[in-house]
Order: sequence, then C-alpha cells, then structure tokens
Amino acid sequence: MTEANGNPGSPAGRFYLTTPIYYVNARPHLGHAYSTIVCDAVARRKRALGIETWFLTGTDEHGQKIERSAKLAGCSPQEFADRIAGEFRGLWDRLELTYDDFIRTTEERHVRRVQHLFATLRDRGYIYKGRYAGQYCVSDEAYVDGPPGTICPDCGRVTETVSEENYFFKLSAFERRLLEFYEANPGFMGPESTRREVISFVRSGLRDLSVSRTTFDWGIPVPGDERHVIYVWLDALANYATAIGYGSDDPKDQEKFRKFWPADIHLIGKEISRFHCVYWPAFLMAAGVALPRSVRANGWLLFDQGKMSKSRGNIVRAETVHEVLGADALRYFLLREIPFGQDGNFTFEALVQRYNGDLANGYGNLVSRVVNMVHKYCGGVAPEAGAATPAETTLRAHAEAAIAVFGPAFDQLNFSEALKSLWLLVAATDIYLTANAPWKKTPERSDAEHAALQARVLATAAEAIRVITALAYPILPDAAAKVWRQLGQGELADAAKNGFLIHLAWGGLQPGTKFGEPAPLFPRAEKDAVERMQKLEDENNRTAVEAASANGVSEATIAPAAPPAAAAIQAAEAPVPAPAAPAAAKKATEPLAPQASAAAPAPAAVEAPASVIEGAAHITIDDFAKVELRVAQILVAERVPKADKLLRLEVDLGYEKRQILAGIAQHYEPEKLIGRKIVIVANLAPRKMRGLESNGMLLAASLEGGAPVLAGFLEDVPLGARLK
RNA sequence: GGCGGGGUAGCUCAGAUGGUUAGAGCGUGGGAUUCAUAACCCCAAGGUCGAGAGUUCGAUCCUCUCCCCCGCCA
Repeated sequence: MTEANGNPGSPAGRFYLTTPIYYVNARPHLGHAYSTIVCDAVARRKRALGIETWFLTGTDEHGQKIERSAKLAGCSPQEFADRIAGEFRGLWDRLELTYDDFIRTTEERHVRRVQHLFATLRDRGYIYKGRYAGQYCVSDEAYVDGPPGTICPDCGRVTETVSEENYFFKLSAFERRLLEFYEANPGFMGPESTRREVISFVRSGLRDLSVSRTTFDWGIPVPGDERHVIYVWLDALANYATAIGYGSDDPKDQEKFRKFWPADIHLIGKEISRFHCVYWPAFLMAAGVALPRSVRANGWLLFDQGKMSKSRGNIVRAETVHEVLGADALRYFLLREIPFGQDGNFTFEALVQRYNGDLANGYGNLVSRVVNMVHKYCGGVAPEAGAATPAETTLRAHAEAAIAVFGPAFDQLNFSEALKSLWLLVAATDIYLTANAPWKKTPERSDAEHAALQARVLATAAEAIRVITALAYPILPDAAAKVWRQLGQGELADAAKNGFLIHLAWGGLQPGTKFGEPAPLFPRAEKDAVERMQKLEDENNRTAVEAASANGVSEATIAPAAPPAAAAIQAAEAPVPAPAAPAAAKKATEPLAPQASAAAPAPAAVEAPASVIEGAAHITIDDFAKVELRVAQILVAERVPKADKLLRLEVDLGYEKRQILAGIAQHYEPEKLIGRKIVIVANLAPRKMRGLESNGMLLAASLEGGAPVLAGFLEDVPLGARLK
C-alpha cells in the first residue's frame, strides 16, 4: 500500500500514473499542459529507472455542456469532441509527451466497461433507484440543498424545483470505511491541505449520490434502462481503470489490468480532490476493486496580468512558450518555479528570468564552456583525470550529494527541491572551473603539469555535467539528449530504455570517449522574448474570439476583457462536466474565470475608470465593440456576509437574469437600489468573489476618495438595450 | 457562519522545540576575469519576519485579540 512517507511507488517494479482526463469544452492551455508535463517527467524518470511504466492521459467528452456546445457549433457532439480531443492529443505530441495511452470517454472500449462497472455496482447492491425532489441548478447541472428559490451556492444563480427519477449510489455506506482507509494510508492523498479538506468533508457526513440523469442524452446509457445516462463523474473517473482493461472480456486486457492496477498516482488538479479521494475510492470499494495508491493534487497556475497590459485574454497556451523558448524551458519552469501542490504564478517575465538564469547562464553555459575546452585543449576526447586533489574530491562530494538528494525529492514530487539541489551542483562546477582555471597557463607550471591539470579539471567537470544531465533528463529530455551526444555518450533515449539511471554514480565517463560537436543548448533569450510571447497570445486570442463566435467553442477560450488584477486558470481541468459536481462543472466550463486572486478587486466597477486614466492608451472602435454594455434592472440587492464593501445584486437584462457583485456597499443601501436601472458590462468573464460568482460589472463614476455614483439614464430605456 | 492554510528582503520562497549579526536564488550596485551563451567568479546594499497586547531574562517563532489573502463545507 501507500508508503507512510507519501512517496508513491509501486512495489512491483511497475508504475501506473494518470493525468486528469481533460474536458473537451475548452481548448488546451497551459494549465492542462502543467499536469500532463508533471506526469511525463515522472514517467520518464520511472522508465529510466528500469521500472515498467504506464502513463495514461485522455479526454472527458460526455455531458450536457458538450451537447450544447456542439449544437452551437452546428455539429454533432461526437464531431465536436473529436475536434477538441484532437487538439489535446496534438499538443501533447508536439510537446513530445510520452503518454502510453490516450483514452476518450466516447470510445467503445470505455463505454462498454463503464456499463460493466455500473452493472457491477448495481449487482452488488450499491445502486438503487430513487426519486430526487428538490432544487436544481440548471447551469451547473447540480442538485442544491434548500427550499425553493435557493441560490446555487456555486454559481449564484437561482435554482429550479425539479423532481426526477434517478439511480443513486450508496455513498453513505462508505463514510466509515473511507475514514479508516485514510487513517491507515496517510500517504494516500496529498498535499496535506488536500488531505485535511477531504477528511473533514467525509467527517461531515456523506449522502447517497445521484449517478444518472434523464435530462439529456450525451452520455453512457445505463445498462438495461437506457432512458438514463450515467453520471458523468462515474463515467469519467472510471477511465483510469477502463483504459487498462477493467471490465473487458479479452484476456489480454484482463492481464494488463492485473499488471498495472492499482494506479500508483492519480495526478489531479486540487479542485477535483473530492471526486478522486471520496467518490472514486467509494466506487472502487463498492465494485470490489483495489484502490489507487495515491492521489496527488497540483495547484493552479495564476496569471498576473500586470497593470500595464490592456485588456487581454488571460489564457496562455503551451504552444507560445514552446515556440519561443522550447518545451524544455516550459517543463523546467513549471517544475522548478512552482513548489508542487501550491498555486503558482505564471508570468512571461519570470519564465524568461528562469530560462536565462538557470538554463542559459547556468546549465547551458557550463556545458558550453566545458565541451569547448575539451575540444580546444584535449582534442575532443575525454581526458584521463589522474589523481584527485581536494578540489576534485569536493566536487565529487557535491555530485554524490546531488544524486542522493535529487531522487528522493523527485520521487516525492518535490520537483522544485530536486532541481534546486541539482543546480547546486551546476554552481559548484562553475566555481570549481573558475578556481582551477584550466585555460590559464601559469609560469610556475611546466607544460606537462599544465596539460595534467587541464586533463584532470576537464575530466572532472565533464563528469559532473554527465551526472547533472542524467538526473535532469526527465525534466529536460531534449537538452539532456543533446548534451549526452556532446559528451560522447550516444543516444539518451536508448539509455533511458535500458534503465541507465539505476546505475548512475560518479565516474561513469570513460577516458578516451570522443566528444560530439558543441552546440548551443539554451541560447540566451533576448529582452524581446516576453513581448514576442505576449504578442503570440494576443494574436491567438483575437482569432479565438472570432473562431469561437463562429463555432461555439467554449467561451472559456475566448477570454474577454481580463479583470484588472490577477486571474487564474485551474491547472488540471476536471475530468468532467457535471451534474452533482457543481464546483468542477463550473470550472470545467470556465477554466479562465478568475479563481484565486490576491488582489481580487471586488469593486471592479469603481476601479475601472482610474485605470483608464492611468493607462491613457487609445483603443480602437473594435476594442470598444468587444465590450458589451447593457441596461439592466436591479431585482435583488443584499449585502454579502463578511464583506463590508460587497453587494450581491440580481439583475434583469430582459433576456436573462443574472447575479453580479459590486463593491458599492459602503455607499448604497441595498434596499434603495431595487428597481433601479443601471448599466452593466454584460460580457465580462465571470469572477468569483467571497464564494459568489459575479457575471458582469456595473458602471459607476468614481469620485474623490473612491465613492461610486451609478450610471443611469434620464429617459426610460428598455432592459437589455445595448450601449454603443 | 464552521473548518483549514497563509501573511518573512524589490520578486519567488526557505527557516527557527524562543537565545548572539533572520537565510537562498533572482534582481540591483561594485570588483575581478576571458574557457564559455555580454556568460562565469568574488564582494556589498536591502527586512521593526501582517498589527497590537501578553507570557518570558529574551519572541519573528508560544498565547490572546485584530486586519488581510486563500481553500473546503456535496
């Protein structure tokens, strides 16, 4: 079972790890790439350690949202899913990610096996038919507690009263067993914050879970009762098992399942911890299948737009970084900059800084100087080190420390620590070179002595580089392969297949080895790199807006006017849309909605004018046309608990009602606002504040001291009228 | 509202069962150097460790109160 130290690992020399399967409602972005890259790095290291590894990723393609998006795009749900799934797979291929299988939940193999799972759960008495009567949030496809008229706690929209026949899973039966399991397997979920949250969630009591829907068709039919489709989370979670053969009749599949199950790591985004740490284990317990060894949640990538940028989409695509700095740079940044499990800021500036500092000036330059010197002073052949002096002994000790520290840190997913320790060796090697200056012939040394020194120092430095490169390979596969050739070690990909990391130790570089030609690894990024990446994103956003309006692909990818401060995307999209999965469902549709902003400017309306003055930049009529200003009438206004500036408003646009939050509570009595007609920005990206989602922003003049005055009209205007 | 996490140098973060001058990397300033990708090496400046009170010989680290941020509460 899971080791107590939280170090996930299969005892059997086999390793199975998974990414979330990504919901095809939005195009892939850096957040998706993050989770997948982490898994790729882990998979590469495991293979290089001679461990038989299976790395699964894929896409989650069912659910009402896909059905709707497809309709908007004017195609079938399957065609729609095919297209987006193709984009995901294409991106992973361009990034050279080494997944072993890519599962799609619409594949026949998955559909049949999920039905098998459902039938198994039913046969074992854990699924029963019941009737749900209560509140339902149409937007989130989620059931909500409370009396009629209750606001959806997740999206803030008004719920509807429904009564529906459903199949239910006896989740309540697993409360105790889950808690015992967590207790017995402290390494099962991580990081610690996730673990605590999940446990406190289960302790607060589990109720049975509705696991079917009759309100839409785009899903896997319940076997024997095809009016129902299986709850998307049950469908999606099952992928981890179905992809390696669970539920198949084919003996080969069964063998594979026996071989790789249970999974060693389900890597997920932290927002879907509950589904992976509560529902999934419960489903498996109920089905009599072993539980995964660990679930590890990564944090979100936060994008700080900075105040200088004009409204721009806050999405960043992996392609952009790939194009300008290369895939290795992206991999290195994500794993080095962000302590795994925590949220991390992504900025082009930080990326370029890391790239130049660690990769170009650090590792790349070190390789360059040493390989060049070997060619210059040693005829391009690895020299014989000779007897070690204290300087060599010290460097060797650094290298051995790096080997000792890197592996365990990496295997516990502390990539940042692992890399930090490895770069200590880069620095130590630079210092060693400078101290021994093999390029400098001093008068007191004879020619022979000088040649011996050059041989000793360059052999030692090259050996240090060999160690660095071997360890860095899972994170910098492309650069490592180049260096491997420069060191005359042949093809690293082949070495990796042969488990070369198992035997990594100081002293592997054979004297006489012919070095390859020096070639730049990480050319220094010029100062325009940041602008180039920003420009690529801007261009992409522009086309995305156009494309989206034409084909209905998620509004999420459009990224309208970014909120003034930081915005976040979730790192790993939920495998799923979803009924009864409000949080994830919402996030899946709105991956770019600001989630976690340190500077969440609740009163965006109040702040906007100020920033316009500061910015003082001109915009074109096209820019203005992107902003959808409309007349709305306030239906409900109330204070948000614990927020002294924030009012929660429900406004009527004529064609729809929605909730917006405004930071005007200190200047307006909520009661006096009801019925008032105001102007709102109707197409602002949804933003969550104080747990409530704001779908727009009201306009107000900002007076000295920040007091707002709401915009209004002297004549009567119809609701929903657009301001142009 | 309940529970949990957090607020440490310009930036990203580390750390201390409470004890002389609180650390790293990056960035900045100065110096040195030329094998190397204007890189590498050396030195330096920068912090009332969120605010206040308490316990203590002594608190940034413990206690209490408060402020702010974040997450979970199906």
